[in-house]
Amino acid sequence: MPVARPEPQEPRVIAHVDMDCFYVQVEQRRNPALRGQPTAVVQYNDWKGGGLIAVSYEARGFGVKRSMRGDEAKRVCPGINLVQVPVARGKADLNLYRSAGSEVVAILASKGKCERASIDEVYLDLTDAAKEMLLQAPPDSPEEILIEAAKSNILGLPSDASEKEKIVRAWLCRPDADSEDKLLACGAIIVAQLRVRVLEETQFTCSAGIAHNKMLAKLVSGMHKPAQQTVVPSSSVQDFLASLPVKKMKQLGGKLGSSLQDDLGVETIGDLLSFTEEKLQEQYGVNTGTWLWKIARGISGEEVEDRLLPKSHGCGKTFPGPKALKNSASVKGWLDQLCEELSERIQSDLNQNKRIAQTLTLHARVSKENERDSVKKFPSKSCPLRYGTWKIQEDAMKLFESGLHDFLEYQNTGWSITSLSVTASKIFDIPSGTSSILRYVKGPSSASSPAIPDSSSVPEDPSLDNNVYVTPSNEEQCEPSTSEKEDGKKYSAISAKQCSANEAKRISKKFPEVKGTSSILKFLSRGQSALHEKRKSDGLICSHPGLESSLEASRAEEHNASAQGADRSSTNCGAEPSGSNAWMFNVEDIDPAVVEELPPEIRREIQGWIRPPKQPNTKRRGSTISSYFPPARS
DNA sequence: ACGGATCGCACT
DNA sequence: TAGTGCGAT
Repeated sequence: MPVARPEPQEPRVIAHVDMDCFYVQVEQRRNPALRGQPTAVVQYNDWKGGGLIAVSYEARGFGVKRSMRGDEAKRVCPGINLVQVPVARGKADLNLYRSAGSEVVAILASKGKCERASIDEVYLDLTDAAKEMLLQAPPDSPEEILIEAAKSNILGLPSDASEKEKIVRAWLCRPDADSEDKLLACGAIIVAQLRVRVLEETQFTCSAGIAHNKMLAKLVSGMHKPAQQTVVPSSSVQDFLASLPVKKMKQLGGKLGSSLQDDLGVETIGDLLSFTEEKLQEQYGVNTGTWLWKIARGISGEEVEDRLLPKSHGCGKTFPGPKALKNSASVKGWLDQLCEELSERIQSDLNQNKRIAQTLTLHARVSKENERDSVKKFPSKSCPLRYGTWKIQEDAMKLFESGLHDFLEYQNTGWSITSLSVTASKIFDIPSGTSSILRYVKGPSSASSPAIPDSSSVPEDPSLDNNVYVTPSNEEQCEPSTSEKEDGKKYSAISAKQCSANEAKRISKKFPEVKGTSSILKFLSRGQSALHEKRKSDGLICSHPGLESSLEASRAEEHNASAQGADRSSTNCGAEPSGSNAWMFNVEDIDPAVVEELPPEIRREIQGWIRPPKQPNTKRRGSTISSYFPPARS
C-alpha cells in the first residue's frame, strides 16, 4: 500500500525522464535502417509471432499496441519491422537494453540527485541546480539555451496556439513570476539541456516532466510524447488533478484504484477532495488514507533517492501451457541456465560497481489445475547467496526442492512448473578503504586468458594448485575511492578486503609457511569442515535446506573446476573479459579459528577484512552471513 | 497459452 | 527475517 511521506517545506524541482519506446530506439541505433519505420521489439516468435514489448510511434499510428502478438501486429500493420530480443541460454537477454539504460543514467546524473526508477526512467532532484541558475544566470539572459526549453509544454498555457513557443518563452522568462515558477523554469531549461545531451551522446530521445514533486513529474512526463517535456506550475495543479482519471495515478492502476471507483464512486483524483482524511483512513488504513488525501491536493513528499543502480538482479522465464516443466531434470536444466545468467550479472556488478549481493531467492509458479481449487501457491525460498555459478546453481536447486516439498505436503497432485526465476538481492556497496576478500580464480589457463600461474608456489594440494590461478587484478580498483560513503548505514555483513594477486603475494612474503598466492587464500579457507560442524551444532545451519551440503558442493567444485572450466572456455570461445567466469571466495567460508592461528601482523590485516564473529545466538534460526559477521553498530 | 521479464515496495 | 502480495513498465 502507498504511504505518505513527510513533506519537505522548501519547494523542490523534480524531473521525471522517460525514454521513448526505449527498446525500439536501442534497436534503431543498432540498425539505422529502422529509423522512421514502424517497428516493434518482440521477445520470442515461435508462438504467434512473439510478444511485443516496445512499439515505435510510427507503428502506434497503425494501432499497434504493446501486449499484442507479432502476428496481430503484422495484421494491423503489414509493413511493421519486428526485431527480436536477443536470446541467450534459451531465454530473453535484456543486457543490451540494460547497458543502454546505464549510458543514459550516466548523463542524467550529472546535474543533481538521480534515481534510476527502471531500465528506462529516472527521477532527478534539480532543486540545487535550479537555485544556482536563478542566482547566476536567470532564464532571461542567453537566447540560445532557451531554444530547446521554449519547446516545453506548460500545463495551463494554451498548447495549440500558433505562437506557442513565444508564449512559452515568455512564461519561462516572466520577470513577475513567483519564485516557485522561476525555479520550475530553471528546471525546464536544465532538463532541456540534459535531453539534448542525451540525444547527442546516445542518439536516444526522451520525454520529461518537471514539477515540484515526483508524483506530478511522473504524471506529465508521458503527456506529450515523444521527445517533449511538460512543466507543471503550482497554479495548474488543481485543475489538472480535478479531471484526472484515478487509474492514471501511479499506485492506483490496480485494485486500489478499482476500489476507489467501485466502493467510493471516485472517478477522478478531484473526486477524492470530497472525502475527509478520516474517512479515507477508515476505508484504507491510516497510511493509505493519508496518502490519498494528500495526492488529491497534489502533495507528495517522496524524495528522490540517490541511486544509479538496481537494488536486485533477477532472471526468470515462463513455461506456458504445453511448455510447463514436469520433472526435476528439466527444472534443473532451466535453473542452471537462469543461474548462469544471474551469476554473470552479479559478477559484473561486483567488478564494475564493487557491490555484493547477499540473498538468493527462488520463485516458481505451478499451473493451476482445472477449476479444482488447487489455488495453492508455490512458496518462495531464499538462502544466503554464495558467489560462483556452480554454487548458485546448487543452492537454487536445493531451494526448489525445498519449495516443492512444502508445496506437495498440501497439494497431493502432480506438479507442473509454469515459471521459474532466481533473484539476487540485499546488495551492498563494499565500503571504500576496506575491500573484500575476493579470490578470482580461473579454470586452467587457456591461451587467450591472461591468467598468471604462480610459479613460486609450492603446491600443497595438487588438485587445487595445479588448476587454480589468480588473475591479475587492477590495482587502482583496490584503492579507496575518494568519494565519501554515507555512514550510519548498515554496511551489513561483509567488510572485507579485496585481495589482488599482488597483495596476496605481499602477504605471502610475510608469511613463509604459506607459499604462493592461491595458497594464502586456501589457507584461510581450510578448516571449513570444522566451521561447518560448529555451525551445525550451534543450530545455525539446519533451517537452510539449500545449504546442507554446501561443504560437499564446495569440495566437489574445486575438484571439478578443471573440467568445467575447460568446458566453458570451449563454448565461450575464450573471448570473455577477465573474471567473467571467475568465482568468489566467500566470506562465509572463512573459519575465524583459522584467522586466530595467523601471526599477529597477518591477523591484524585479516581482521580488518572481516568483522569478528558474534556469539552465536542459538535462538536464531538462520545461519546468515550476518549472524557471523554482524554490522558494527545496530 | 497469464503479454514476459524485471523491478520496487509495504505488510506481516 | 523470510515470505507474500501489489503495482509498475
